[in-house]
Amino acid sequence: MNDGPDIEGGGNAKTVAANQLRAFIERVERLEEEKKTIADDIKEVYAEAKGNGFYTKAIRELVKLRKQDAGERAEHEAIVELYKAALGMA
Amino acid sequence: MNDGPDIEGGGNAKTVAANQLRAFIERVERLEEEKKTIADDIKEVYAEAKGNGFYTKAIRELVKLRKQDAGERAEHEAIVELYKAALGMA
Amino acid sequence: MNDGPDIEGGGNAKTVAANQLRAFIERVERLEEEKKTIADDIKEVYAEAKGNGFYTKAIRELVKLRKQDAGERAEHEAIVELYKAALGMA
Amino acid sequence: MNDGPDIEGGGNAKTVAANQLRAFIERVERLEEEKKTIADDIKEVYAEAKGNGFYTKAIRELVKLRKQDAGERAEHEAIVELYKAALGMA
DNA sequence: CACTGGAAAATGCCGC
DNA sequence: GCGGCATTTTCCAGTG
Repeated sequence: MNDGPDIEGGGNAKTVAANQLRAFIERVERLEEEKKTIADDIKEVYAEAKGNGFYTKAIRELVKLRKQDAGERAEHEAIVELYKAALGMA
Repeated sequence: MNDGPDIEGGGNAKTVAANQLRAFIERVERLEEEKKTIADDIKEVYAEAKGNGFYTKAIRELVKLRKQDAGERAEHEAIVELYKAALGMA
Repeated sequence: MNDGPDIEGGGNAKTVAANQLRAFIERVERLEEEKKTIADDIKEVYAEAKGNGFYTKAIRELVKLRKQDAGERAEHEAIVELYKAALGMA
Repeated sequence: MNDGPDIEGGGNAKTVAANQLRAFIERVERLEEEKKTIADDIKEVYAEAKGNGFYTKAIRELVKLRKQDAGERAEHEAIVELYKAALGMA
């Protein structure tokens, strides 16, 4: 029923697998903590901007636009090719 | 413990709430079925296009681009205002 | 055997392909509109349920459960329990 | 009292605001990059677990469970069970 | 048939 | 406190 890593196998394979599982989970949890810390930092920046009289929503939009624009040039260059492909002119 | 709609309340309120709950769920299920039907129709269209020699991925991309462009003009017209707002020039 | 819709042919094959492409795209767009309408209907149902005091998160869960096949649900649960045991989680 | 960062003031207040705006945006962008790095690390951990034969979906579920407060988990479960009972679902 | 990428759903956040 | 929105996570089809 289980082709996983021998958690229910005989011997001490079970223990090994359990330890491994625990290790994976703890690594994930550690990383998620770090991620949350950074997310909080971002919130602080926005709060600070707001405290300086900036309109937060607009700043968020600008950040988003700049992110889009980054990937967009490459995409726009690809559009001509895209149309050709769509028309079967590959 | 529960400020929901009297499912555990005395009298026949329980029955009423259960019927109501069932009704909501069935409405959702019915709608999800319809939605799935349409999703399948969309897949069929793509399959047909593919059968006609078109490059499906490109068509998907074009559909997406057209959708973006729709909302985008309004947005671009709003950007100047946005920058002003971001600079506190509201 | 057919690498694209009539590109190689002379005459207005390209125009034909473009028209066909447009037709496919429009069919998809029409269907996606319908799909969105239904998605909105579903949201409305949940909103109405909420307005009647129900806990929508639980309703969503029930809808999902009812959709799942009993067998796969059991199997999934078995694995989770197995891992829990490995971690010493009651 | 201060509706925006020094717009009303004479001189180069506008430039100051623009610089400040740029600074906020760059701080956010820097942090979002870091956040993405960590998110990628998390994906890697799951990939590695998978490579070791683990069922990642179950691991994700465990991580979520461990994060949840026991009390709210119980409450949520209680409501789901209540609704199940109302629907006659074993 | 496992993997990647993209759509759909769910969660959480922000502003009102 | 709630509704709407954006992000995140989950799921699934398509692909090699």
